[in-house]
Amino acid sequence: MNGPRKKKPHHHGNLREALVKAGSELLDEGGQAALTLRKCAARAGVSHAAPAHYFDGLNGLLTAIAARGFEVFTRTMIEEAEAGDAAARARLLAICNGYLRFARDHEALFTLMFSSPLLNFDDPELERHSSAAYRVLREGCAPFANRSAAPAATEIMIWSLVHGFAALARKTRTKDGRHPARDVRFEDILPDLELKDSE
Amino acid sequence: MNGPRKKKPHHHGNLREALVKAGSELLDEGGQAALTLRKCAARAGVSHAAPAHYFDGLNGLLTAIAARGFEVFTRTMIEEAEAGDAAARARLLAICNGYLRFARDHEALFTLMFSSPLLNFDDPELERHSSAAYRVLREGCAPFANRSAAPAATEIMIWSLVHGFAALARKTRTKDGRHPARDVRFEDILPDLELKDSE
DNA sequence: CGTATAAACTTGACACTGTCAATTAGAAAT
DNA sequence: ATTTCTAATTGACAGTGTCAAGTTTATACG
Repeated sequence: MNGPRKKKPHHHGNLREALVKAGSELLDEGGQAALTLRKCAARAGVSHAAPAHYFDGLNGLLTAIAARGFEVFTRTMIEEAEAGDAAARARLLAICNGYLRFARDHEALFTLMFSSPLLNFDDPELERHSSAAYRVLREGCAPFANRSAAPAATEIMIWSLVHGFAALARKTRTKDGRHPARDVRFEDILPDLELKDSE
Repeated sequence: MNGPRKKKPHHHGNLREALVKAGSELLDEGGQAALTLRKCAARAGVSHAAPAHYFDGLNGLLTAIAARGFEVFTRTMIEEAEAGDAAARARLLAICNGYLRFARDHEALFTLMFSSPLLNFDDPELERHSSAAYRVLREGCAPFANRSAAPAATEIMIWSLVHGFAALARKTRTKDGRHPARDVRFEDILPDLELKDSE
């Protein structure tokens, strides 16, 4: 009854992963409108009802895609952080630039991850990967002191700033310059932060 | 052939408005999932194809609903601004609190307005009302100087901050306190801003 | 007043979506 | 080799947006 169970299920080596991958690709290629359960299944080479065996309906599939998105998101931020200067402010800026790069390169996925009411936030996998992403930002903020009462004020501030900037940058792309965020780089709006005394 | 044309069309006094209103209500009551062209028409008391005479498909209806949303959004910010202190910083804070109140009170509508890929941003009505909303924020930022190269840096910064905070506040509502934004008020993360010299 | 005309709205069909129950194919175990 | 269980398919269902055709209603004109 027990033993190695996940060896060769049926057709695929790993259909679950194939479905998540197919979904991410569809999202990158054609935006939200292109991502459907059925197209996803078709791209993975299975029938339209196959995903039901791995995910709790569409919401479950979207949740898994978002979770995978947070993995890449986290990697992108770490990548930028490790490529640049190790000084506290430079490092935080690099993390934010990773944040913004991911938002720019994966618009639809980013929207799914942060603005979709369809995700199941109780899913432990999603919770794990989104927490990991947040932790990168938090650690980038750790060297800085905050003069506010709440201990998390600094990371909330930075998170708000970079997330809002990502959202704004998307809108401004279309207009003739009414919302001139193209002239403003993120480092222009990152406020001065005082370092913690000790440590 | 000409003359007063928009008096009493057919059944309704003003079906277009009734549809927009019905859509906003559906959005407030049941979220994105509850807003459907057909449900919208049903609530307005017309057949499922009636909206096509007033809007360019679903996207057109959503765009009109979003435009109306920006109207209320603008009013909410102005309301808060005029109710409180007229000092520059207090006024800006009030505007931001209006921003956040609207986001909190109309979650689904807010998401539609700022995160939906279905809106037609070339629509002049949407453009007009969203610009008006942005103008309120811009005027709230006007008294402050910015030490950055770009003249719009301050308003971009504030916009990013408040918009990101609104998005974050939504997420944290569900969890057990992992992202402790509940302990942080917006005024805790609003940085010091120096006033302009003259004027 | 009676008829033409145009607008407002309805009806019906279409392809597509997510979901579910029933069924078949395929691998593993006895 | 037969049983058993899982993986996946098939087919149906209600609901969606959209489009073409038809029907109702109000207005314009003789």
